[in-house]
Amino acid sequence: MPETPGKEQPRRRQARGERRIAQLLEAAATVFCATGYTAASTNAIAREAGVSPGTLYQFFPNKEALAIELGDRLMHEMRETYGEALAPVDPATPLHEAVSAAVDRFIAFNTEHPVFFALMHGPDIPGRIAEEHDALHAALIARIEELLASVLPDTPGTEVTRTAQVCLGIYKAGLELVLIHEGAERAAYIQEIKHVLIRYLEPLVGDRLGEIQLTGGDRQG
Amino acid sequence: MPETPGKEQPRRRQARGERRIAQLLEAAATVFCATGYTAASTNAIAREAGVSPGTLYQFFPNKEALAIELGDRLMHEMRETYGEALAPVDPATPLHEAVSAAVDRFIAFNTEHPVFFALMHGPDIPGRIAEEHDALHAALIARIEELLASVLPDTPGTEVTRTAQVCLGIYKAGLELVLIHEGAERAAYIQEIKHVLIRYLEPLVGDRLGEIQLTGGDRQG
Amino acid sequence: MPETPGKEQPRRRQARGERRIAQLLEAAATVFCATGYTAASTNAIAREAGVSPGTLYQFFPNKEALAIELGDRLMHEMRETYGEALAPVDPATPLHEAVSAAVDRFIAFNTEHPVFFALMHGPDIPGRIAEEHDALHAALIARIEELLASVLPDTPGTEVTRTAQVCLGIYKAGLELVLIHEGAERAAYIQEIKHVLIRYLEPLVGDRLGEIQLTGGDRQG
Amino acid sequence: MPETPGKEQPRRRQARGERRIAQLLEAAATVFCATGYTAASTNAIAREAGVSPGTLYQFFPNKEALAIELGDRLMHEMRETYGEALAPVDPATPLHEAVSAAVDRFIAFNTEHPVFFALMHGPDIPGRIAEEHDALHAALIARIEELLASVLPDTPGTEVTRTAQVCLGIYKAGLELVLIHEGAERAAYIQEIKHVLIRYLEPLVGDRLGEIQLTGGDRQG
DNA sequence: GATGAATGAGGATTCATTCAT
DNA sequence: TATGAATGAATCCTCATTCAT
Repeated sequence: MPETPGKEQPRRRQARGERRIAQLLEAAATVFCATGYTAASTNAIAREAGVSPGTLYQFFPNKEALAIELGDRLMHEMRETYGEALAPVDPATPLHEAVSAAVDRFIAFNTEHPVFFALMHGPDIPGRIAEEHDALHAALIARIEELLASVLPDTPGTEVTRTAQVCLGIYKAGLELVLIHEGAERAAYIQEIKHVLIRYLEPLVGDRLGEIQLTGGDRQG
Repeated sequence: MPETPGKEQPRRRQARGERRIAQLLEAAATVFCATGYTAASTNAIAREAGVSPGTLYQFFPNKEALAIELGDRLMHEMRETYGEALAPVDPATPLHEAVSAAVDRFIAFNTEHPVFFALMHGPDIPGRIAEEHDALHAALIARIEELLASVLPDTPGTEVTRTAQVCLGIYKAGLELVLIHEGAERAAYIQEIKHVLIRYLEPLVGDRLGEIQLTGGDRQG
Repeated sequence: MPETPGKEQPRRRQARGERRIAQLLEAAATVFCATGYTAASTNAIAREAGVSPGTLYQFFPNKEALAIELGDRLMHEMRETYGEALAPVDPATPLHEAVSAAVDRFIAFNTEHPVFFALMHGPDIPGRIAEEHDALHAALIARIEELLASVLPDTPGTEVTRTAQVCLGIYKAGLELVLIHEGAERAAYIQEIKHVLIRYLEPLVGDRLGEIQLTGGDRQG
Repeated sequence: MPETPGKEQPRRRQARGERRIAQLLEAAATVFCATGYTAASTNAIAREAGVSPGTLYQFFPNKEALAIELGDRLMHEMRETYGEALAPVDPATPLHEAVSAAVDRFIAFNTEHPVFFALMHGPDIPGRIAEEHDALHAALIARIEELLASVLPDTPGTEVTRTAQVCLGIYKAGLELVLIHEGAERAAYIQEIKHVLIRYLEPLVGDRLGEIQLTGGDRQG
């Protein structure tokens, strides 16, 4: 054991491997963003990571695995960064503040991790990955549902789910617009997302999150 | 019996050609829907059309051309079917009626032509096609801008454009949700799209389209 | 406790090395049996042996070397176990007894060492190994020739060789049948091998090994 | 129609394709013989056939398909050439004549089609092909069983099967020896195969095929 | 025009082997 | 020594596109 007796060097090799994995995932993120999942070639990813194709396959059994691991890590990081922050909402928070804060946080996350968007959107992403990212999607939906349910206790589950889906849809659509703009225009689009969400939710949840609506549902249009 | 030597030979040929082209585009639509643009193979399209790959290339120089022509035709048909119907809006129409009608019409169109959606969404659709479909997108945006401008004469162009982009984004996001559901649930999602749009637009354009808003927009959040 | 600094360090190392080598050869045997030589991967062998690929290459310069060493050891063990037992044949032994004993012994050996068969049979085993195993084959042939020669002193060498080749061929073909059956059926096939060999040899060597044939050769058919 | 007006040119293209297929199968046969199935690369086969890899895949979905089709064609040709000739055996035929004729015919066939042997032997030939060639093997066994059954009416089926397996095993082992020799030596080996088979079968079926044995088999050794 | 064969570069993946630690 | 990461050529196979008929 020629190791400096310290806290944690369980395995030096794994450290290198860990680094490679991160490197490869980063490269994959870059390439997926640039060309989409289907068009991304593993060789291109390896090249981007500065390693040989064989090395990629030492850590990932196939292209899918890269996308899946990428998704998992994103999910994890998202939970780490924003997850807990989102969960508890002071019922006294004004709706627009809550929405604004949530949107800002997600936009920040997505701006830092553009793959997230790329992976979430593939219409030609094959089966297993789609499922995997459905999981990601489902997790987000669940989170939103939770929040909604806490302020809409009398609304049936299907309706809450639907509202959550719509919110996420709005967010994703808005995100696309945000990502293709810069500077002031981007800021303006962020504002718009907030407006859309607030105006959509206000009739349902009231001005303050605490003011629970009585009717709960589709009472307009 | 190769050809009765007469005047209208070219006509006949063109007629046959037109049929072939339609056939091929239909096949392309089917395959694009099933697998997305990138994963769609020209051989698969030819097979789906019941012709040989060589025949496909007699009419389209490459895969892109299929997608582009498909987009053009969809645009054209859309204009034919709904274009003019959309243009003139009676200023007295209640907002929710106008929105409801527009959404219903587009949903109907997209339900009948699912490729539209498929082509509009590809994150891995290469450059030139993306541009082409930006054109499609741009045309839609222009139309919405027109409508908005007619009821928001004092609003600056950039703002109108932004609002139009947001509306289209909301619609596309909603469409995705609509297409993955059936029956009553689908209907419910259609309702939701309408709600979102109406609530988003109401503060801007007023209850009736004629009632021009004074505040002019983004003064909230 | 890296090493007690003493005299027999090399010994110990060698001992460890020997163990490793045995381990690796055993793993190779397993994998060769399971997938054949060509399809066997060195990484799979290393994994089977519970070591890293690098370790494998510390002891064997390449895949071939594994097969060759494996062959050598099998040969050696065969000689150890049955070699001397086979050599001296009491001329008074009835043919069928001699054959029966020999077949039983070989079957036992091959049942215990199925690689033997696997290595001997590869039609896609590349050159050098083939040669190597030709050596193995040749050794067996030599042994059989010896035996035959001792009872067929007047038969020309080529004929003896031919007879030996035929015997070995019969045995190998029979072995294949034996190995794919179990229990009583296997026993029956072993019987059959014996019948074939005895009936084939009887006209050549006589009922008793001592009764030397006069003509020696092809006096039938 | 620049065709010599003849009997049957249903499709010219198919003719070219047919030729290509034959060409590819021939090339596959050559390469399989040279390197065995596993080590044979489709690119090598294509090269041998003088076409590009893509062309190979226009006609065969994968490497397996080549081997399977090859096997089927061999089986077919074998049936065509020798099948019927083998079936009816005059009970008066002396055993050695029947065996001699059969062996000669098979040797001729295998000499002309060495792949047959190559395909029949792979210990590392993957699943589906193995099954396919088991079929080939089974067909041969069935044929031999038929013949044996006609002269051994009182022998139980399992025994007949066993005898057939042994005969085929002997033949295959002998074939190997035959194929690696030339000229007089080859002829001598062919003689040996005949001897082995005749001596093996004589106690079972009698001198003449018609003389059914009473003892019924394995009463020796 | 139509056909289907032909092409060959490119993509995912494997594997014998080497190398830094 | 042992490890496991690294390599890169080679494999099977696909597909947009072209060509002879």
